[in-house]
Amino acid sequence: MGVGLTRKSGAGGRSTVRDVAARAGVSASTVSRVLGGEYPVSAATRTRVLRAVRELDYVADARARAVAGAGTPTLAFVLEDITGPSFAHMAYGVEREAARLGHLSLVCSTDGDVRRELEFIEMMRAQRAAAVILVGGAADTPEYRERTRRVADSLAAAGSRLVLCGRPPLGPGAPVTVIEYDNEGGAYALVAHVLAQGHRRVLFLGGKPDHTTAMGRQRGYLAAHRARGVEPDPALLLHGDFTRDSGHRLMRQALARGLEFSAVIAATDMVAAGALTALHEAGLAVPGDVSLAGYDDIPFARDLRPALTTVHVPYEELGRLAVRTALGHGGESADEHLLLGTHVVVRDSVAAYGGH
Amino acid sequence: MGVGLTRKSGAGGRSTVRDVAARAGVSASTVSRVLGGEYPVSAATRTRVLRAVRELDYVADARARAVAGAGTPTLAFVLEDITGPSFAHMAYGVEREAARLGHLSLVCSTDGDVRRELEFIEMMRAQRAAAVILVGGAADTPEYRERTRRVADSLAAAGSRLVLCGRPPLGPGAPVTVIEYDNEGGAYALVAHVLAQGHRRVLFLGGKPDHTTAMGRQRGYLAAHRARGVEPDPALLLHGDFTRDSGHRLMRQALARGLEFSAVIAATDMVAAGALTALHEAGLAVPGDVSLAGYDDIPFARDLRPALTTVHVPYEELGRLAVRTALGHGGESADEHLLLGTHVVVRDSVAAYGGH
DNA sequence: GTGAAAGCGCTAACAA
DNA sequence: TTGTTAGCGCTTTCAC
Repeated sequence: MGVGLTRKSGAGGRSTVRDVAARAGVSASTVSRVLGGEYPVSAATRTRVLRAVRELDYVADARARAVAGAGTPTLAFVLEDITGPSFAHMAYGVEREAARLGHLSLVCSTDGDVRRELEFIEMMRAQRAAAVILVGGAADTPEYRERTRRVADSLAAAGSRLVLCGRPPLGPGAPVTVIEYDNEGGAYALVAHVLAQGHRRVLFLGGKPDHTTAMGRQRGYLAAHRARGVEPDPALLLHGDFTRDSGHRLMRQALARGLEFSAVIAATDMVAAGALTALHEAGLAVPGDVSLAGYDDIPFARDLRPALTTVHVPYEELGRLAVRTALGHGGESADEHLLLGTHVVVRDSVAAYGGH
Repeated sequence: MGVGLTRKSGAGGRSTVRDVAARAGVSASTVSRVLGGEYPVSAATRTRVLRAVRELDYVADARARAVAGAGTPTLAFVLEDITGPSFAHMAYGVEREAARLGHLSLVCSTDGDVRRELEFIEMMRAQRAAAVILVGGAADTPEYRERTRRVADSLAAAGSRLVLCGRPPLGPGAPVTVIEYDNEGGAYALVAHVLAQGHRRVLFLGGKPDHTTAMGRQRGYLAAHRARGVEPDPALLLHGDFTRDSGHRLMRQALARGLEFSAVIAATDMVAAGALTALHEAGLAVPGDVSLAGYDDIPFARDLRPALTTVHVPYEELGRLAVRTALGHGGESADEHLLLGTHVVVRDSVAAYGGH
């Protein structure tokens, strides 16, 4: 039935340059040239080639192109969990900017698992990714710094680049680009605002004890207290993670434990949301009985009741900046360190201290 | 200074199999074999090779491996905007499951731009992606169906596969895998619940007029009315998008226009959040003056005040299922169509109709 | 303007 | 067990 002949004819798909060349009656190089665009080819041949391409529904294998030297550059980003609103916004910024700059984006969610992060980075080195962007904080231990520094070196040696987006530098000399926002400064301003309202016992619903972001915010909390001359009570520092459920759980525990406080600072807006519900469940009014503030200024924050006072962080811009900086200069770039500012957004969840 | 000799020695990076082979005193194939793992190599050589690999900090170029036949399989997913909570959860499911199955994930945010979606799919065909997953609804026009069907054919011919995740089928015979959740059914149940509370004029804050998800939900809204024998007032159908801001804006317009209603159904929880705030700003109590319900059951929904009655959708599972089904059977798979169920989650934002 | 040939970095079939 | 030889599918000199 002559089926054999049909193989490459119809919808095509698995066809190669050579198939196209044959069908157009030219050489493979010519096909490559008309597809490449940058090379003089007679109008007639071009037309024939293009027709063959269309008939075969041909697309050049990107991997082969890459090996041969052409090929779409790729960039990778790693985050703990794309599901968190602030992560999602950074991811959005990264992907959009990468696409704008003609790059493909590879993602990996690590769920906070360091091994996974490392494995993925190694894969990206194999992929010859132009840059690997680590999005969001991490547990800051000595081993972490050493490991990260090692991968930074590997990447740099391979002509790629490690970017820390929303994560602090590794120390001098590490070949990394870091784009951060000011966790400590934002928290400082926020807590100062709360303290200025007369609150003296403010609960801190923090993140994991080693987490860079969580710690930065906690440092700001502490510093604001000291600047005001009030000694923070260590019992008021609670640790969980950055989810809504963590905020809910922590707040319930604090209440159950009979902790005394007139205001609470949540490490993220998500945590604040959970805390707000727990407060509400306990019959406490916000901000009547207790004031509450978050961090991140996610879109949702203004829909909580009361609307949440929080710290605005330009997440999307952070992501965009990260790829722009990483891709801007080819490899030999100076080790950049950008610190983006944040500002507190006053809404309705913090009120003046009403006595106790 | 003998610097030339140092080039490939130190941190290495751009080294090739041949460099490693030379340093270990073996052939390239041997290096490939020890790295591949599946082939008998003497312990001694293996050690030497491994040492050379370490010293050179070598990783095989993944693109070259792919061309040669080995190589990490890749999968791609496309969505409108990773920033939307439900999208983010699907994306999370997709990425996690892909990684679990040993695949790399490429992402693209289209911002709803069809051209971008098409361009990206074409790139994925060039990348020889194992599957391309389209996440979330789309504007359902005849052109859309035709275009999508065409790319589905292209992909299929190339041994890849198109997956529609949260988007309806293209009609019979299209080589696609579709994993949907029941928009119409969920909305039907939700609206029936609201109607059962005695409400008769319920406002619908919908999405874009052609959008498959939005339309499915609207159909459910309409069907529930008819089933109850109440004729829905077309003036009560408003159109926007799925964001919080859209909900806020639409709700304000409805109020300004003096529309009469005692309940509102928002097409998504985000829309509901914005609507809630608009209602609040207008001095209306929920559910005292007007009842409100959302759709998606995002984590945040229970932190709104009142806690939002909504429809639960297993987004993460949807994403996981999408990749499992797509990857499960190699190409020649039957054209699958899975419809996941949803259920309404009754919380506090819908109350019985209190008269008018 | 076009083709032949060399090569990108890797793996696999074939010998030895 | 290991090396040699062919590719994989593409691009890019280098000739004509």
